[in-house]
Amino acid sequence: MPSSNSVRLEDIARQLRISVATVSRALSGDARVKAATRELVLQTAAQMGYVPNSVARGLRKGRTYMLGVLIPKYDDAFFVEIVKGVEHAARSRQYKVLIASSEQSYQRERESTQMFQQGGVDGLLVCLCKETRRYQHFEQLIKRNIPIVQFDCVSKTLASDRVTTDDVLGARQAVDYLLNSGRRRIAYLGGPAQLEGYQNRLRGYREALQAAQIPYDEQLIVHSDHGARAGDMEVIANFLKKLQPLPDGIFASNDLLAILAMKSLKRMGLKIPEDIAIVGYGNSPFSTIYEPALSTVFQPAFEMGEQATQLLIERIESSDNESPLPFQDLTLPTYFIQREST
Amino acid sequence: MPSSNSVRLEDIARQLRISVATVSRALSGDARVKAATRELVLQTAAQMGYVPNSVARGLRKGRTYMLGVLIPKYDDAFFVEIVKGVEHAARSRQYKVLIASSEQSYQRERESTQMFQQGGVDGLLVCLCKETRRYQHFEQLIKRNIPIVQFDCVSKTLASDRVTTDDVLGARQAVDYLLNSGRRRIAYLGGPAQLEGYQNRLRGYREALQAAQIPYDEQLIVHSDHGARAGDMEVIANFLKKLQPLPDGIFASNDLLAILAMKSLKRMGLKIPEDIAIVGYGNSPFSTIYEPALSTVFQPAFEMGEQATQLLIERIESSDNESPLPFQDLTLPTYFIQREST
DNA sequence: GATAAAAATGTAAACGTTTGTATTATCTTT
DNA sequence: AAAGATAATACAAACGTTTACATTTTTATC
Repeated sequence: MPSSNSVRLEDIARQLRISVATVSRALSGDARVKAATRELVLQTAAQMGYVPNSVARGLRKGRTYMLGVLIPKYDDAFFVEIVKGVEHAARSRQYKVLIASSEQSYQRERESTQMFQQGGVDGLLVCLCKETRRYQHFEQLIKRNIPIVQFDCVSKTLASDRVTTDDVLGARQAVDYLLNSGRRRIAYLGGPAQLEGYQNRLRGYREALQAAQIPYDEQLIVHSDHGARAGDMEVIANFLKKLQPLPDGIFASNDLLAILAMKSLKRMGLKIPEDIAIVGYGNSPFSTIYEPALSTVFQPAFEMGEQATQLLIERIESSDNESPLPFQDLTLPTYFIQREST
Repeated sequence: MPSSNSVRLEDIARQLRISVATVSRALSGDARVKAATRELVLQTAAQMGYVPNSVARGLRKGRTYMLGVLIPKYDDAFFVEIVKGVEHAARSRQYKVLIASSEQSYQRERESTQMFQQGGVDGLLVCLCKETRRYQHFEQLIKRNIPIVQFDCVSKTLASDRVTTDDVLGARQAVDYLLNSGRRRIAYLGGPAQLEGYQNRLRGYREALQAAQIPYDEQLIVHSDHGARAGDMEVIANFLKKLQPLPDGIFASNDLLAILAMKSLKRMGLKIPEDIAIVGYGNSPFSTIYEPALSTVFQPAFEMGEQATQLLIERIESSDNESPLPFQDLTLPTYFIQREST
């Protein structure tokens, strides 16, 4: 039994002895209603504590003013920052945001997408989880006219806008800095290699070396799959112990790896940055906590969330138009942050 | 113009030459529809790719199966963990979650509450922001039969369930540990003193001392308002420098303060834990990153989110009942985590 | 002051479900 | 095979808006 204990248009209408339609129009600022009536309606509505029922409106208009955002995980300041950006942009355009995390599971990604669809979102912001190889669950939304904007971890095969950060550039900035400060033997600590972002970071690393005419050396490369932290620590420690001669610089593809490397180096009795300089990636909160504070590459996560949301809203609101906008592919620049580790 | 490009009950009904009502009942597992028909409907629905329109259902049933969650900020692993718990519990009961952050602003708290209300949530989970002193925006929801569950930072004057962690206990666990390891002169680093949680931590500190028959010494107490990190650092450093004789233990009311203290102590050339043992509060991700790893008090944030959500859903689903459930006031236990700093 | 034009308001249908009640089909029982 | 009981289905209203279209009121023009 629907509990209609709140004020409806009808209540206002009855109170003022006018029709529901006029009340509705007054409230939505329709020019066809007399200024005096509008005032009266606005006043009465406020006084009676009217709050529009957006479920009803949603049904009628085919719009819910809700956006879904699907991230791979919550325990990562990067994604949290993105969500902040999303909420910020959504709020300023009067959209609400539904949230879910796939926890890096394809299965849950599908479930959540389904949930968003039946929850009636007007559009979806999504960062693919690393297991994802098939995209029908997203294509289904698109077919139903629910636009998608991908961010960070994206697929080129989906008909959607995309917003990413320039990981090649970011890595170049990091490695260039090391090179400019005189380092020549620079190791690379890689994260999950199947992720495109990490591939790009490696690419940036190679490009930087190439530009400085330093040959690429396989021995200086290691990948850690970033499962348990203890596992990563072991991989890194082993890698560093075996490396002869030691590098004079390290570029880690994320801040956590950088910190694990610093921990290893400290235990080996090495000084940072004197003996070995180190740069991380992502500007995670960890980077300022650890000692020495980690130099790193800033990724504009908040801005990414904002821009993606803006694109999405534009696409939603232009969907009545016959001529569809072409898909955009935004790449946001990164920048280097110098701290104590270099 | 509502875009009805998706399959509706009517489409299935027409296809099978039966009525919409029967389709609806078949789908919802009503016993009154013949097994054969139900099968047929289920099959056709799946095949046509039917996805129920929950906006329409929401309008009819007066239920949206959406929960709102309002936190004071995103940049805090504690709240993120709570959101994870909320999503987990919500998902298992088929609820969706709308999210917003007040960013510690009373104004934004009100706006978000309003947004949730007009977004049609069935209930609201809320952690009060530290500015909040008046509660009419919440009372308004309650009056409209939208139940609220408060967590962490709560007001006793609101008619709602509450879930908190036992901060007095947590502080006692921390200080007891220091006392049991032979420390006698224990300093207290306080956070924002207006927050009840912090008052309770101080209380726990005092109770622990009292139980050990150690007099409470005002000189060992400092509060930092936790604005900018640099500001906190200065307050703490000054406090420690002036303190004569130095304490042999420190209990910090949150992990960040603990780490700032450790940084200060290291600069003063002191050894942790040999010279001074230190315990933080909250088990933030920082606590395992810093060296030495910080002993701390674990707060069951995920569980808090889960429990609060469960309470909320129960209240929502029992709201048809004439006899209202009494409000619950859950307090979850904390526990001490021993690491390198003690 | 009659008429046309413009402005303001009203009527009713629609959005896609769910559900109380009415109707029809099927089965029992005699 | 007629009656009643029961099972299965259909009809139609309702949820609170928005909006196309119809109607009434006001204003302007002669």
